[in-house]
Amino acid sequence: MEHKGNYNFTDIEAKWQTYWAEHNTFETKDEGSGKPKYYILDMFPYPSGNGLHVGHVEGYTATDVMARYKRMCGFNVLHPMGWDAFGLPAEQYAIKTGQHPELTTEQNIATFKEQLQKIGYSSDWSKEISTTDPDYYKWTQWIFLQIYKKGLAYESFAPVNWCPELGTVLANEEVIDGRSEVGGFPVEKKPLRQWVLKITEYADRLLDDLELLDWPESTKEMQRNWIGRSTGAEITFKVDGTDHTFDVFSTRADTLFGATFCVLAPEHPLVSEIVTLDEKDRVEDYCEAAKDKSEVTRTDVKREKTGVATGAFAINPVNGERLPIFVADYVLMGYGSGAIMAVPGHDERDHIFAKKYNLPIKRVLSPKSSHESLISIEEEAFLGEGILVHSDFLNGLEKAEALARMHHEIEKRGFGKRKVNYRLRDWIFSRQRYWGEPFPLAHDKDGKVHLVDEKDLPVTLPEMSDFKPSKTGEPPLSKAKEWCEVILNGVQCQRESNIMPQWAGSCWYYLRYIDSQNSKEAWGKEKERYWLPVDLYVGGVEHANLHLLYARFWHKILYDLGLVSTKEPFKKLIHPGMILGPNGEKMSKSRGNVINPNDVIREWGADSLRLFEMFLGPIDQPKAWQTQGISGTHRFLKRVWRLLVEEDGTLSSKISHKEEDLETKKLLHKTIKKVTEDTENFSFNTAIAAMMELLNFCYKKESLSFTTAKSFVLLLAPYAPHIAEELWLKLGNKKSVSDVSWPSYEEGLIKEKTVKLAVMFSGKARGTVDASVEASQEEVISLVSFDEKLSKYLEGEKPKKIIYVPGKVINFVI
RNA sequence: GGGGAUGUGGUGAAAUUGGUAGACACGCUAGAUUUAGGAUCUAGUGCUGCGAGGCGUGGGAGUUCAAGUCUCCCCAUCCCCACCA
Repeated sequence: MEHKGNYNFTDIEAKWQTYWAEHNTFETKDEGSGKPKYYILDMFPYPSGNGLHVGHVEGYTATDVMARYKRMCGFNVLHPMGWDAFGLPAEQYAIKTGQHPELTTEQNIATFKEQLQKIGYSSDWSKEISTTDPDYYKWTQWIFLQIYKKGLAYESFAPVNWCPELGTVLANEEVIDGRSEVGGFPVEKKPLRQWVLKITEYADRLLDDLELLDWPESTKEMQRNWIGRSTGAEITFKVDGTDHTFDVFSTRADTLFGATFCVLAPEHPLVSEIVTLDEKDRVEDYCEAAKDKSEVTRTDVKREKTGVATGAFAINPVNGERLPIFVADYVLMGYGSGAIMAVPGHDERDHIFAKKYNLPIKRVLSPKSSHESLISIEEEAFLGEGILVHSDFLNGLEKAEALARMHHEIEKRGFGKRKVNYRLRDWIFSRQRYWGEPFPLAHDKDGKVHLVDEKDLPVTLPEMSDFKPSKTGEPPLSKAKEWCEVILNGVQCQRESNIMPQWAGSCWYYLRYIDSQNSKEAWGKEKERYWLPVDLYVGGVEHANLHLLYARFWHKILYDLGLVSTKEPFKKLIHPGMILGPNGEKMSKSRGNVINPNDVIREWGADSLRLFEMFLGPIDQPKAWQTQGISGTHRFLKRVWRLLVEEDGTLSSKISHKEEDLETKKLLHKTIKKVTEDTENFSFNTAIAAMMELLNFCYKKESLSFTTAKSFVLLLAPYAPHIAEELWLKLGNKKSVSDVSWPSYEEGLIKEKTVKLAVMFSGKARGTVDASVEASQEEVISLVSFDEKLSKYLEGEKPKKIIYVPGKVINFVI
């Protein structure tokens, strides 16, 4: 490493990492310290076998810069780390290699932890947790019991998302375009007994309380869309000649007069009840075929619409018309009531279906523009705004009035009611895998649920050699016969053999950190009141509709139970933009563009890596790794070193106790202000640029004051902590730089009295004059007229108008 | 189809309330120096032109003394959701 000059980052970094560990430098004192608290949280990693990647380093460096900065600013900072260690990859790896997931998890955690320490992550490791630790998941199970007792967990036998490849059921949030989020395997609908949490009961609050959060607007919008609140009406239709009725949900009750048929989803329970003898075979075949279709084909928007008539008719409650009832798979059982009133005149899907099966199409909205009224309703559905026609009491009304009137009429006549519908489904909370939290409950022979007593928690995972998932949906734990047998409340029971999903442990981990050693309760109330909410949460946007929604949901339940004191868990949220490979593509093994932080640290050092990742661009933007770029931040650190340290390792002779000259002093104070504000605003790239400017300036000077040198090192400390500690020591200080106060600046030194004032002629910039910020317009005009270059623009011209903005610009309009 | 974001040199990017576009860095060019290194230092580097100058923030209009920034229209890329009734 000699060729890199005498800045020996390898030794320096190792030295200070050891120092911090031995001195418990980052130990967090609890409440009562008198300092304001600041809780900085990273989304804890899944400890995969690949170790940390540069994407992790980005987020963790950002929080670490903040943690170190806030400590120096006098905050009591909590900056913990732990492991979201339950989950599929460990289990899949275990099945492949025969190693128990507990073992691989342990090894991976050790690797991750070592890597985090190598990047200089300033965590209080005494707070470390792992979701797989029985002392941790004991409380995950305990929270589940509270949720169950509150009536928010229930068993469902409805069709669920079954992934044969993974051998487990998945939540809606884990299915993307009919495929599993993990692995991308096809997903089918299959009826299986499942535990479900009533997240829909919290839909409104999850939606409304987004207002309270300092989160990226796009993330809030994603959650709003995912919750998908829509207001409309539920309208009840009678089946002609029977006592059967069915409800449809519609946001466009104003078009009820335009309904010409109804459609039931193939899974709708009424289908088999109302189908006529003539149509029975065809309908049964159709429903059977729909069942076989995987979610991938079923939800394909571009697929041709198909359906069959049931032979039955519904009565339109508003005018008594007979409407044929169809079964078609473009109607989904999972949304609304699984039945629709079809208005082909004003709905594109219904229109396509009506054309295909020769069903009547009625116009009930008359377009306002003459252009649109030329298009026949037979040709295409009219989707725009219009005036109601052929609609009895609604005729002549606009949409909003018509809707209100119809809603009123529906309720008055008693064939329906106003209704709010959500796209959000209840959360399917059980998985047919091994490596997860067992449920703390069992069933007796009559299927009645018995809870495990709280004092008997945790229900630990049984040791098993064969924990492969089955093709049938039978959970692996059911093979642990002895474990399954249990007596609860004196009754012989079978333990629940499903496990909780991967997300369970991460729903409350931020609460455990504050009191991770507590064996009596999940967390102490005092500690909760002191530390919550999390002030800054940093992690990937991919969790917008998963972890970030689930954790908010659990938090609200805990709030209702009086177990936490805040409505929301995470006050401010930041998503680090993904770091792409040097070719601008997502880093992946198959693309061969993965950058390993270990290699980078070995070659350039952790400080260079930290600085580089923060300098690459705005924290929330995606950015491509620049293989050459790291030499820039490395060079900067080397220059910092050479500025302050002689080649023999002693303090540079340039540094003296002399009073600093005014120009340097001014720049120093400007830099302190800039770095302070930019760090506060997470604008790390520009903060680093400001430090570079100050360095470049000092580097050319013959001498430097102790004050300037010290302030500079302090500014650098959150970003490049190892070199900062070493330089701080060389500057004759005893304490760790982490225990020193952040430098302050004097506004008076920052305000410039004279500036380079821009001179414009008719809006074109032609040059500058040095003018006082207090100079009058006359003074500035005279400065311009005495300027050799600028005066010529004024010759022979009389400006029509002069705009003068002191300290900024003077513009002569000619 | 719906929602969101982004678009500035060869590259990553800067730019208070509209006020000299390109800070800082990478790369490149020339030179210096040397213990020949992915070292260091100096100068230069938006495009175009010998030059004065002209042109420049995805494209087009507009507001303004002045627009990367404000308004309208269009284009491209990325992300999320999607037969959602």
